[in-house]
Amino acid sequence: MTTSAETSAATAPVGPVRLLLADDEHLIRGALAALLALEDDLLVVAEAASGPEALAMARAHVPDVAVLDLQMPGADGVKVATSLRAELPGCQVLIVTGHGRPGHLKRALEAGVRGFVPKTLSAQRLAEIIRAVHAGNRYVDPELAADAISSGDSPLTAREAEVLELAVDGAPVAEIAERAALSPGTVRNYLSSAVTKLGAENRHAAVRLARERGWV
Amino acid sequence: MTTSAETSAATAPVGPVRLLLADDEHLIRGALAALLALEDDLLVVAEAASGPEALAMARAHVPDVAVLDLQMPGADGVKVATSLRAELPGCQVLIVTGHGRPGHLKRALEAGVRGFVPKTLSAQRLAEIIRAVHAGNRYVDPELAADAISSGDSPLTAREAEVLELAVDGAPVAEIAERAALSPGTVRNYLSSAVTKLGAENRHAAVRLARERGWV
DNA sequence: CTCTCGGCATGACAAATGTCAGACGCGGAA
DNA sequence: TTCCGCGTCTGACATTTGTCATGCCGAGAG
Repeated sequence: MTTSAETSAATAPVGPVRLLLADDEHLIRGALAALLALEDDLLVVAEAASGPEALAMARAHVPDVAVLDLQMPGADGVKVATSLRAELPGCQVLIVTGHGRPGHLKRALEAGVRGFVPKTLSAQRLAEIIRAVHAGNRYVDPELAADAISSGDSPLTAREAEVLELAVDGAPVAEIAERAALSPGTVRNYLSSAVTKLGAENRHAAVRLARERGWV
Repeated sequence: MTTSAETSAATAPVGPVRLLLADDEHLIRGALAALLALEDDLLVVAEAASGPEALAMARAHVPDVAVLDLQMPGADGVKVATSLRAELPGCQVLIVTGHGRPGHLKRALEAGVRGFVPKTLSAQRLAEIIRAVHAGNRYVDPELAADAISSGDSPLTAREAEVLELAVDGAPVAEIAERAALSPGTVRNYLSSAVTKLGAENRHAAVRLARERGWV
């Protein structure tokens, strides 16, 4: 918020890019901070170890770019991104993930995330991507994008997904029925339908498949 | 600290500690290498992104300490440690892990691993622990140790564990029976027994519990 | 040696699950 | 408007799964 030239054009940086780093693994976060600090146009202004903490830090320091791990205690990267989008529209979000499951990418993009990359990336590349995101561009890792496209959209209806989600911890049908306020027969029917659509052997295998593809 | 003493005694370092770093996440590995390089008594001589690669690098460079991620493609940290123990007895192994499950710690110690720590650790502490391990001491993260002790040993018999393992992907009993060369009735009996011992609702919940505790 | 205990193995029965045919309401196409 | 397709919901029926009582065998105690 300084002079006139603050259009979203990518041409000339007017100052260091202010970064928020959030990852629950201190070792990784610290190492990453040290490495990004070597780039003289990047500046780490805040670090966080959980979803809520990331949000609080963002409010306090108003970073230009938030680099968020996908899996964090409290609230995952996508949830944080959603809140951030509403509270700090000027802050771009970049998600890094260890083992990216296809569905997450879709959710992330819907939440307004500008970048999505795996951790199998050099720090050099990460720095470049941070600059690109700050400049207003998007970047999605090609391999993750290919996975997401090949796995496609969820074929499950809302109820099917809901019931499948209640089945994740191996609960019996009666309990699912009660928690979903449905007849046990109906629950069986939805589960059966979901199992068929996913081409699974039974509902437990279906749960596994749906989780792998990020559909629950 | 320079004179004659080149025995394997733990007292005085005679030169930089030569490190092998193995982690499938390039970003983390690179950042870690950079950070450890700041310590002038530590020297990263090799890096690897998978289990087999770690083994090959170890043979080629003969490091003093191998810092291995627990989850890697090809072969996990414990398997690599086992091979290393046999081939390079002089090389101490330190395992780092993101989400440590109790059973892994036990397996690791049985494989001759000297250190076991989570990634929620500062680089400073990691460097200290690397030195301790190199000096011949052991170090196990207190919290992980507590988890391992509280969860205790597996109460499952060999067959029970075997059958439970075949049930991980939700296969029907008939298939498990065929793969284990048992009668379907026997398979049900083992599963039932395992479910009871683990205090689970059904076998799928039992599989989940056993995996969480590292018993399968 | 004999007894007892624990792991291995099996089949019968009860309970939970998967499958099926069908009813209702809603929104788009004919 | 009328019809058709789709999602929602239900109960009846066949299959699969969980539980139980029981037998066999080897190891260690008495």
